[in-house]
Amino acid sequence: MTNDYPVPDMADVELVDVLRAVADPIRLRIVTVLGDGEPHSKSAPDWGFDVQKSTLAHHFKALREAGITRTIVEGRSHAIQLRRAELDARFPGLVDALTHAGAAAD
Amino acid sequence: MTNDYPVPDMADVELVDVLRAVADPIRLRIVTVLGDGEPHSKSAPDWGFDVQKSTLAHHFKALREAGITRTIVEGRSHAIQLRRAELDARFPGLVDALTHAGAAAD
DNA sequence: AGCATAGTTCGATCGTTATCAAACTATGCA
DNA sequence: TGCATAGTTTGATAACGATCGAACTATGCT
Repeated sequence: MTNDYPVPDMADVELVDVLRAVADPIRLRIVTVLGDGEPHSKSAPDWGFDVQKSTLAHHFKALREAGITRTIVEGRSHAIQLRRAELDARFPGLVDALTHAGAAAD
Repeated sequence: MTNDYPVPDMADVELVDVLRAVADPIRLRIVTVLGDGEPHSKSAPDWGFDVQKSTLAHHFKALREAGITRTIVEGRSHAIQLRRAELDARFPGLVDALTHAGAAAD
């Protein structure tokens, strides 16, 4: 019941696909917020972007399919979280560079 | 006569624009090659991509306008070079993350 | 001057994608 | 069971961007 929302195997994730995913203002801000490593609710109002919730859902999906995030389902509420350790192993330094060099490895 | 091809002030360069520029297979490979810091000829055959030279010129322009590269004109031949020091100062670790990742997935 | 070479720019095409609104699914609650 | 809530999916639209070929610009060479 938990863990629908499949993520790609990190070994299959290509750098250019990760870059395409974060090369969007909204998705880059999402990743920046996720830089703390914690799960964050997908609740649209919480994010405060000026887009509809369907658009936000589209961005969350893009990040997950690019291998950047995972989705955590708990009841009716979904949270999104960076796949930090895996990303750091596959693309050293990338997440740090994107999130403006905030420390906190895994 | 020399040094047309204007580049943006690095202070005005936004991360998301840099990411959009490198979020393309050809441009990412160009940046990887430019990672040595040296100027490289724009000569299409030298690069060996399977695109026309007009397409390659489009990619060079995209990189320059994103603030990633500069163009060096000498006679009839043009060279392209990473703005490495400026990029490293503005986006610490980014160029390293982009250029070191290719080694794993070849 | 005339011609070749190196690279750019232009105009068109075509695929991709960000966006919205509406319909849908799944869960929790009374 | 019925209803509200949280989020997703679908279908449509519109803008963007990668690509090509052809025309153009600038430089060097004879």
